[in-house]
Amino acid sequence: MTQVKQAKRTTIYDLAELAGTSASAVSAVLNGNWKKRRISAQLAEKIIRIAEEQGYALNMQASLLRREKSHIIGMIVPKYDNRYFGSIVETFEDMARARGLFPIITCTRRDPQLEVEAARTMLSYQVECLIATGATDPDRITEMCAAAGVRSLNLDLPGTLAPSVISDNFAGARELTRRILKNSEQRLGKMEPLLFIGGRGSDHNTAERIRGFREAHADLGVAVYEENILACGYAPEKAEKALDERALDGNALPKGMFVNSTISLEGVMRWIRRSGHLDDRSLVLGCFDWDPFVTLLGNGIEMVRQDVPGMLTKVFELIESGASKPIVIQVPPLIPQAQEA
Amino acid sequence: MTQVKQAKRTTIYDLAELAGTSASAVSAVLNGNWKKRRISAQLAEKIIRIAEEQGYALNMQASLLRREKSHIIGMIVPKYDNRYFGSIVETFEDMARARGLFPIITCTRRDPQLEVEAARTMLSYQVECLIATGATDPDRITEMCAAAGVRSLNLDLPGTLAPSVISDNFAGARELTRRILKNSEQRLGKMEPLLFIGGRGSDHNTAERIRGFREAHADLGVAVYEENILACGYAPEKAEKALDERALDGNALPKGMFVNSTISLEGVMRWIRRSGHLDDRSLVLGCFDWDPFVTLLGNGIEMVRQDVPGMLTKVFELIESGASKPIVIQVPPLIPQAQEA
DNA sequence: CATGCCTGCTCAATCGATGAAGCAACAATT
DNA sequence: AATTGTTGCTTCATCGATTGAGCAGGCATG
Repeated sequence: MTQVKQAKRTTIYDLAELAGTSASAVSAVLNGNWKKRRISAQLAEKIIRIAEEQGYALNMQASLLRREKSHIIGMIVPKYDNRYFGSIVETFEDMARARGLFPIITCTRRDPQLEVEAARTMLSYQVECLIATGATDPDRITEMCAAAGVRSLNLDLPGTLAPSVISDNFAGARELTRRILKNSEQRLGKMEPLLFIGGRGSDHNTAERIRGFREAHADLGVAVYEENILACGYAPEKAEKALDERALDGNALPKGMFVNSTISLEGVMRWIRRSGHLDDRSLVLGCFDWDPFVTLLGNGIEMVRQDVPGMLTKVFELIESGASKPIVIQVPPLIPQAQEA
Repeated sequence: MTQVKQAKRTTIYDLAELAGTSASAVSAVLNGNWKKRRISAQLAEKIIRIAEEQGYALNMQASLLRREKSHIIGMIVPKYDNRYFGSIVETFEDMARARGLFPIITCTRRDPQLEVEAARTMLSYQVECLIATGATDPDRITEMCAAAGVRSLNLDLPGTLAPSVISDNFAGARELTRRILKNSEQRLGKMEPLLFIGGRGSDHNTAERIRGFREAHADLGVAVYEENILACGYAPEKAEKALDERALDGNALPKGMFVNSTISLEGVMRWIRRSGHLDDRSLVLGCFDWDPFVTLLGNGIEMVRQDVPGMLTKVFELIESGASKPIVIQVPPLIPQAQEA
């Protein structure tokens, strides 16, 4: 490093020398418990003044090494490319800070290997608690944390070994499906079986949403065709490809679709454009997740907005209660009124 | 805490005892330089096996305290609510990890007070370098870092004390404006002065974009009306309010608009909807920033996509070169072809 | 004036990992 | 036989902050 400037950072020993006192007095004053340590207000003031003059910044590594609790809380998150996870991260930071915790967040791109590495790194940084958001293998992370005596929680996708906070995917999907069917009745004059697209068949949320999807069809007396359930993954390209393939099928494509994330919706919308299905208002869509621009797309797309503040409130309640038994808390999502085109 | 489990975490001393050796041998083996320290392969293997059995995780705080370099790199970012910052954060994490650095990121909501606190906290965590993204007062942060002997860089918004990497806002805005004017000529049969909306008049990027906006008008021989320049802030509501107020003005509203961010575009689109301007295809829009759903909005909205990988590549080049002089590096943004409605 | 108590500090051990210095055992060289 | 070198470890100081224990001086009480 071509670092010239100030080679060494100011420590409490430097401040002690400048103030003509001991390092322990400086420490006591700067971490606020100088009253307990019976330091005079006069000395405290002097030390604080000198610390400010020198631009002193605590060495957290040293401080944490000595203290029993780190006050660090970690979160791993799959992506930052949609409003749902963006909002989770922003709300999490906010709520953590409000509780005097230092949040560290890392993005693991739905890659199991990266998840494990990230968890190990966070444990090295002595996190007190680790939130695994949308993890592909949450139980693996819980095990790693347990081995280090660290609490862990699952968010968005549930695990079997730690408490989990998730959306009520079943109820949300059922209501969303119901609305799409009602809309198609209203706009197309009849209720026809819908297409389900996006997500991973293996993940709990997708499975629950498909269950809600089926239930709503049953409630309204509409059949469900298995070839219309396309859990093709999350990426936009995968949705496009799945629709292309489904279109080659002999059966006509449904006019109503349940899209399992905004990311998949991107692919669906591109496909609709490409295949010329957009201009006529014949398509009736719903999306499990919310994005402000989707509202503006103008096709009266129904959306489910997951209750991020509600979910994170539950997460912090669990943390504060010290719970570690594997329960699954389901938070009802919000289903705003769709804007007609 | 109701923590029962494993009260203490495994340390190298525990491992040393189990292996019947010394802590320094364990340390040498686990951090990989046991060849240099002349530890036998036999002992190394034994220690590694025991460490794995015990699920040992390094105490980073202790390790960092001892080492000279932390390998931690910090970034502060204003929001996670749009694709631009989401992509910055994701790319940053990736590139940092690829270089053996540990990224920590925190969101400061365009709040100067929070920015300063976040910077101080990051300094406490011994970051080697701090990237201030879209900071409201980047120079303040540079000063704090300099006082601690820590490198800092500005991203997205430039400062005067540290190197800055930003988009070429002038050229981007000029080209975007040119395209909007051309589109309006094509669609409406004539080129009329555009409206500029969004951003803060006080920030460098907005000022440069307004300069590009004016220049493009001048290039094409179109006048610019001052009452059409509305640097009303970034929030969607602010854009809506500004348009409401502008509409009360005697002068007719322009049919072409340059919108200064996707967040502002949200407000603009809502306003267009509300005021009934959307159904006729009379509006010609452009947006400085990119979002996949905006493409799908179907009004042939032109967009500028800032070159995030390009900008971050420059950032890491600057870090690696050790540069600390206040230069401003401008990265040309990408302007994809707009999809016609 | 001896004793206890309070005030306002300082001393020194400690957290866990690291690495320079040192040391014992043995082999190789002169 | 004496010296030098090599191998394979251990010992111990150190990073900076924290905190229990201790200590000097002043004051009050019996």
